[in-house]
Amino acid sequence: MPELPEVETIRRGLIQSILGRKIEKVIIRNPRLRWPIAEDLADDVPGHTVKGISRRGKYLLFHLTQEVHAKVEPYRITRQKHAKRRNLHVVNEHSEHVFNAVRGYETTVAYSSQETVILHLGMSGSLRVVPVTVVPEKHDHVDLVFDGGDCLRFRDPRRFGAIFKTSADPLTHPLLADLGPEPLGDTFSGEWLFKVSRNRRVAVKAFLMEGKVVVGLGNIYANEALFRAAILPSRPAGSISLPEYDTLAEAIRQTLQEAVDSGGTTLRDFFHSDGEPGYFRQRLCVYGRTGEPCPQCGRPIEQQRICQRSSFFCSHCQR
DNA sequence: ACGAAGCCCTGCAAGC
DNA sequence: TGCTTGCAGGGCTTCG
Repeated sequence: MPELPEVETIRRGLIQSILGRKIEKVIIRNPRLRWPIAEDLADDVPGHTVKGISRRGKYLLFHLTQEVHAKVEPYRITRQKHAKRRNLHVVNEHSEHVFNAVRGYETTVAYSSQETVILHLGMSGSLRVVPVTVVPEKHDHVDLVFDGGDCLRFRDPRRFGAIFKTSADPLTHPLLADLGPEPLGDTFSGEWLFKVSRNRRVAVKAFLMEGKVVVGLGNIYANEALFRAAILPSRPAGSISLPEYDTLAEAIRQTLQEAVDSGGTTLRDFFHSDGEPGYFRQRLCVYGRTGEPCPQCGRPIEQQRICQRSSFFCSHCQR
């Protein structure tokens, strides 16, 4: 179950292994993920080089670039318009005047093509870098094949994941545009949580898992952060005071940062891109520990379903 | 606008 | 042993 720390761990691993690699082709074995994989992924991505990998919430963003030397018909058309039509970005900024000077002759113009592959691991998704000759297994749905003979292989048994590409600014994509602040970033604070929780009666745990409130918190870390902040998960979000939200925001930061530093939490499905597990599981205080003693007071950890999700807490330490 | 439920899907574990 | 059932989960979508 990759949450922010797991996705961040994967991102860091991939930067080591695939940055600067050129994608030769995209193999789609099963397009039926959360949304059917569009054909433009296999059509438009090959030829591009991985120039960066970033993360927004639990989305991985592969920034791709390609130099294109296009033969241009000598139409009365500016370089910018030509680029716009082809959805390309002009690299060499010669003036329109210069371009018009060669009008009447076929000429070659250099562009860079920018694409972003956006990938969400859903619940059970994982990424491995393996030689393309390794026989794919049942749930290995997509390969990005690099020119060196290995590939980035996307496995997702439960198929809640997604992969798609955009040539526009990925942060304006409808799935990403309305996301809340990054919990490890500067704009996230108790003040923000307090502000957006006014008049909200939903349980604070469900509130924390809303992407518009803050990104990257799944069930595991929402439970853990609330335990740290000594707040009951069932409390209405709007009933929590500013000082409590200050504590909670700090608890969220600490929990996620420690999990990132430990390489994420491995329960069933999560492994790094090199196959190593994460080591945060040993440090979970309440998640999955129903009946076990609370690490602070020793009373048994309780479990309750809140908004269709299991919640774990200590009713003595959390109020 | 809000809150709750539904849905997508497979693997695993528990119960019979 | 082999079946059925329930549960897990993210996050978009639908319904009230």
